[in-house]
Amino acid sequence: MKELNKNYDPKEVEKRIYEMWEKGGYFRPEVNPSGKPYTIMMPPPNITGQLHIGHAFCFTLQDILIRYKRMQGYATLWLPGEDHASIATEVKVIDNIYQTEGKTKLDIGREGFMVRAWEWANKYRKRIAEQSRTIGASCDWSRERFTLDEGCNEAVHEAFKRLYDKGLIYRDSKIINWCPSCRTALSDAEVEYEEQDGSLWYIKYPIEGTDKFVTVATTRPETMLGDTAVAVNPDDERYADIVGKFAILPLVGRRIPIIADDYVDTSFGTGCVKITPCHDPNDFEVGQRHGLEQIRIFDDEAVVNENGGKYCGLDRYEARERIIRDLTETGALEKTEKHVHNVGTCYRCHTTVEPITSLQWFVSMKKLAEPAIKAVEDGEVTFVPDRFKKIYFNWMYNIKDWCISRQLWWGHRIPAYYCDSCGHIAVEGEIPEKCPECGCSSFHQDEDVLDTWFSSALWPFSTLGWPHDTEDLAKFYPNDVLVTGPDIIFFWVARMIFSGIEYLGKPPFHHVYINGIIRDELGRKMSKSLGNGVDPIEAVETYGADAVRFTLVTGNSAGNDARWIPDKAEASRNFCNKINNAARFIMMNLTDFEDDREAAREYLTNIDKWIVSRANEMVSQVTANMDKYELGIALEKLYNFVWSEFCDWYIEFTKSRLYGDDINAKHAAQQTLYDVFMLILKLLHPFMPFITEEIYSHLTDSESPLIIAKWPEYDEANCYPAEQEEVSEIIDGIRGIRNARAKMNIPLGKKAPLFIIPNEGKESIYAGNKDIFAKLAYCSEVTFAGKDTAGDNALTVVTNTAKYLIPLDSLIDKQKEIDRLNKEKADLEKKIEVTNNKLNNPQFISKAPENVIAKEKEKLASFSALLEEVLKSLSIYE
RNA sequence: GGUCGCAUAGCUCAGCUGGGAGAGCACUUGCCUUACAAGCAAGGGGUCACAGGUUCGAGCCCUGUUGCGACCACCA
Repeated sequence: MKELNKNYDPKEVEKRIYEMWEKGGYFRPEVNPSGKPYTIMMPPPNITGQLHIGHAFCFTLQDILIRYKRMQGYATLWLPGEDHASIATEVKVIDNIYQTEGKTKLDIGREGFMVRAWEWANKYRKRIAEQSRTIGASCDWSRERFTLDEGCNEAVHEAFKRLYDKGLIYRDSKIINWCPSCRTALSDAEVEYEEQDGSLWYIKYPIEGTDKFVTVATTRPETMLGDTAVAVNPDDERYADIVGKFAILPLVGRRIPIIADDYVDTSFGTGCVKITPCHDPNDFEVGQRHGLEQIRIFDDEAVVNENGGKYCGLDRYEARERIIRDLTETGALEKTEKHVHNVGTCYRCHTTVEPITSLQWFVSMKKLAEPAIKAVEDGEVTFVPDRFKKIYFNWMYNIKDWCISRQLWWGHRIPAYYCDSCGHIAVEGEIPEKCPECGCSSFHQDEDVLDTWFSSALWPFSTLGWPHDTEDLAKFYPNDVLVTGPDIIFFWVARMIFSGIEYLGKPPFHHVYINGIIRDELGRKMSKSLGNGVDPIEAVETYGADAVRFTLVTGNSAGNDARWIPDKAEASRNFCNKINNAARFIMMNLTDFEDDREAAREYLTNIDKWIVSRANEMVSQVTANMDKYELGIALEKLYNFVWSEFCDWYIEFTKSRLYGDDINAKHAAQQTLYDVFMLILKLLHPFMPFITEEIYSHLTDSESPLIIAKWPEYDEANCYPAEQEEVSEIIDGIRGIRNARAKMNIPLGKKAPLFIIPNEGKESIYAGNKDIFAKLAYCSEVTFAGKDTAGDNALTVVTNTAKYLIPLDSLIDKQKEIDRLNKEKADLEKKIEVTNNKLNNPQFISKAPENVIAKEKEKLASFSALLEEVLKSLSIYE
């Protein structure tokens, strides 16, 4: 056995261990060839940058699950990859080109851009993969994928064609969200609303043929250039007489109809709404219903176009200012009110989006959503925690058609080809040879690319080889669990579910585990602007990967946010050190150890059986918690077991035997230390893979690493309830003695003899454990005394199964001891009173379940017995 | 406007199907006891936000209130 350092050094260990795992192929499902498949698809990080602590958190959770299942013998596949993140990456790459070459996207052209974008992608993909390794992610790198690789491209083409052929993808001119900065269409999900202070302007529109006005209220006066109607509510008597008449648009002079539509809210503003079908989604619908003219007044940069007359060439905000000025001058502006409203912004650059009518590709959602809703309703797909399904339902019930075309270059180019002579649209994987309509052979491909989420939606199966019938697809689809954040339930989770059902007939996974977000120490969201982000790689360097993982997982449950607190990371690191030192202790004392459980069996003490039994309980509890995705609870139980029970008690208990002359007793202790510690390493391994693997390699001669060790199972033979009871009595006794000594201010160095007087029939609990008391209760010598032996002037401690006397004649302060016993007496009397009240309550006796009543009775008996002993001791002093 | 979540020790949070309030950090006291001072032992500290209700019994279930947070929708 090699030696371990006194302080655990993760830096020295982690890289070496990870390489051993990866090179050994242990992350591949093939290590468990006969196992049932268990699959997790890694949510692919965007290649826009590096991993943040949120990724580390999400990956840690997945790694825990996958390692756990791997140890259980499953053929586990955790497939890693990265996302090309169409719009986000394009923004970054353009920025980078401008910074380094001083050129714009148009300067370098599509081809030049693509070369640079791929360079970017390859660089960041590599970095992300390296960072994933740093935190110990045991994913199968031989199957690593990229959402823009050839396989994904093929899947995208197939998916697009299938939906197109079914009529579920169509091209239409509709109102969409337009980002004037990214110069592309966005889907509804890609718009983030921000509350902004604005104004509500009241503008007078003259009514044709009268000297009257109709006053409309608007937050966006500049859009009046595109007004093609004024609308009022049909039930609004105030305006009944003007419906059907025409208004004259101020500044423009256009004659527009006054129409009636239910959409108008009579209580807001004046009850009259200007209708701009090309630049407002609601107005667009009103326009559709009434067959209104569409006048688009902004170009792709939200600059007023030729339809804006004299305002042409002005940016939308300049146009607003000018128009307000002009309206004021002409007296058409009635008043202005302050108004707070929500403004849609681009989720990537936060520019205010401009609703614009534009020709785009859409996915028709209603039909696709139905079975996807049903899958969650029927429990085929469950959310952990359950409440997140409401967010999913809310989105799915109100689903709108999905705008999937983006006016970008970085992404899957839309597989639609237009015939140059007749305009026929062919949706194919490749450029068609001949137009089926006109026979022409000249085609051009659609210039646009697809929404990045269109390819992400196929991730659970495109990664497995779909649309081909591969072995992996047959084996690993559907996946088992998806681990992801709540922010992408719409973007991604919902779209994967309907896509999986549509293309493969089955939902893509059984469970969706939602992880919360990691906040900073003050509870704030981490953000670039605040500069409060925690770099997981730096954290790993400071504390070690296991400690970082431990920090992220403990005290957290599914769906809840957590804070990154350096103190907590330090405590986690200390735990690693504790494990390290427990290992050192065991190794130091196992130099002459021979692994022979049978030989040890007959020499096991109640102390050994206690820890074996407790460890066995840990197995069943931790397994149960893991199966319920209660990872934080499982880990916390292990922490307490390892630190308090195994280290603080059991290791201390073994010392007298390990250092003693009785070879059999020593071996029993060694064997138990070894067995229980090995079990601890296994149970901890999914959470803290590096340190457990490292220590395991020191403790075993086995060729195979811990990573593929078998997950422990509950073993009836290791269940010793009686011994558990016995040892908890011993611990009570030792605690009682330590406590009493501390209260009497007796220094630890002052050792005194101890008399143990076990209750009748309880002698066996204490029989073999004299030395334990000597060491842990700081005694010079331990004597078993008869029932009647009572020392005068002794410190007295009473437990359920024994009485302890420590004669301290010269040291003890009589009055102090009397006070201490009196306090104990009072405590017991209070407990007895409370218990008595319960038992004397006829309601309780008649309605509470038997086991609860029995427990209360037991309590009463033991309190009474203890009180009796305390009184006896007190009487000696009186 | 709708939906959801949170409120437990000084701080950060656990608390699974209702049955004697927990952890880590911080704090107090004593210890360099040959695994570990990144440690050991002992200890102090909580009307479980508030008000009702159900129950033999409520941190946990129900109703309401207050405060904080998230998401969705949106009235121009």
